[in-house]
Amino acid sequence: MNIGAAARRSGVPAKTIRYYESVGLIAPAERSATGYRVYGDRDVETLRFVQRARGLGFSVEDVGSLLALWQDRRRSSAEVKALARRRMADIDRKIEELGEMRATLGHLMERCHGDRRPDCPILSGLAGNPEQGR
Amino acid sequence: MNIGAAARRSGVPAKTIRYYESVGLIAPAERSATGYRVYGDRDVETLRFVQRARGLGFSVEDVGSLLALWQDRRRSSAEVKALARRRMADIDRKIEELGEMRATLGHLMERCHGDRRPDCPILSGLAGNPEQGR
DNA sequence: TAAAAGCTTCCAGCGACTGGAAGGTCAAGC
DNA sequence: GCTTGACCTTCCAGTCGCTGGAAGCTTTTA
Repeated sequence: MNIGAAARRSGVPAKTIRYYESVGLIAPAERSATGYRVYGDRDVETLRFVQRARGLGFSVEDVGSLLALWQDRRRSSAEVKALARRRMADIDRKIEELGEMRATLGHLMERCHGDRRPDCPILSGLAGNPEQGR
Repeated sequence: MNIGAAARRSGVPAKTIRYYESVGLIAPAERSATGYRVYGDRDVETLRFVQRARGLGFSVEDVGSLLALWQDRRRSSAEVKALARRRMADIDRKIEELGEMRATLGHLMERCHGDRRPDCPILSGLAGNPEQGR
C-alpha cells in the first residue's frame, strides 16, 4: 500500500508520516521501483500506536522510546510506567496552571460590565491595580 | 533606563523585550546617541501589563489588542470582555482535553505492574488492545 | 491520449521565544 | 590612559510538531 492508503488506515496524514520518517521516529519505508513508499499492515499498526501515544500528549521523542519498548520483548514494564508517570505529572502540572489562569481570569471577568462603558476591571487588573472596579 | 534595567523591573527578559518590539507588540523604544534602547516608567508598566496578559495565556496578538484597548480612552469594556471570554473558552477546552488524557493514561497505568515483567497494559492499550491485561 | 490523482523532494512558515556569535559602549579600578 | 567586565547592538539559527506549497514524477481513469 502507498502512503495515502497508510494515512487513511492509520489516521496519520501522509505529510506527517514522512515527517516521522525524516526525524527517525519510524523506520524508513521500503520503496517501489519508482521510489514510492510502500507500507504493510504492521506499519499501519505502528502508525496507530504512534497516533494514540501522541494523542495522550507524549512528545515525539517519548513516543520513540515507547515504540522501542513496545518492540522489545525483554523490556520491563517499569520503564514504560516511569514514562507514563512523568507524562501524568506533566498533565497535572498543566491542568493546575490552567486552573490558576481560569481562576484569575474569572475574577477579573466577574467585575467587568461588558457594556459600552470604558471602565474595565480586566484591564485594570492586567495593569496591576488589583482593587480597581470593586 | 537601559533594556537590562527595564527587564529587571518588568520581569520580561531583555531578549523578549527586543522580540516584542520586533513583532510590533510594543512601540520601538527611543534610542540613546549610541543606539541603546531607552525606557521610562511607563514602558515598564506596559511591559508588566504584557507580562500579566501573557501569564493568563493570551496570545501575543491578543495582548496587542488588549494593549490597544487599554490605551484607548473610548474603548468599550464589551470588547475586552469578549476577548476574555474567548480566552476562557480556550482554557476550558484545554482543561477538558488534558482531563481526558489524564483519565485514559490513568486507566492504563492502574493495570500496569511497573516491575521487571514485560507484560504491560500501557503498551497494549496504545497498540489498540483495550482489554489486554485485565 | 490526456487529464486527474497521487507520489517524490525540498523549502518555508507557524508561535513565542531563546541561544549564541560578532562587535560596539560604558563605568570602575589601577 | 588603559584594561576589564558588564552591558548593549544586530543577525542568524534552533526549538517543537507539524503543515503548506512549488516543481516535477508516476499511476490511474475516462
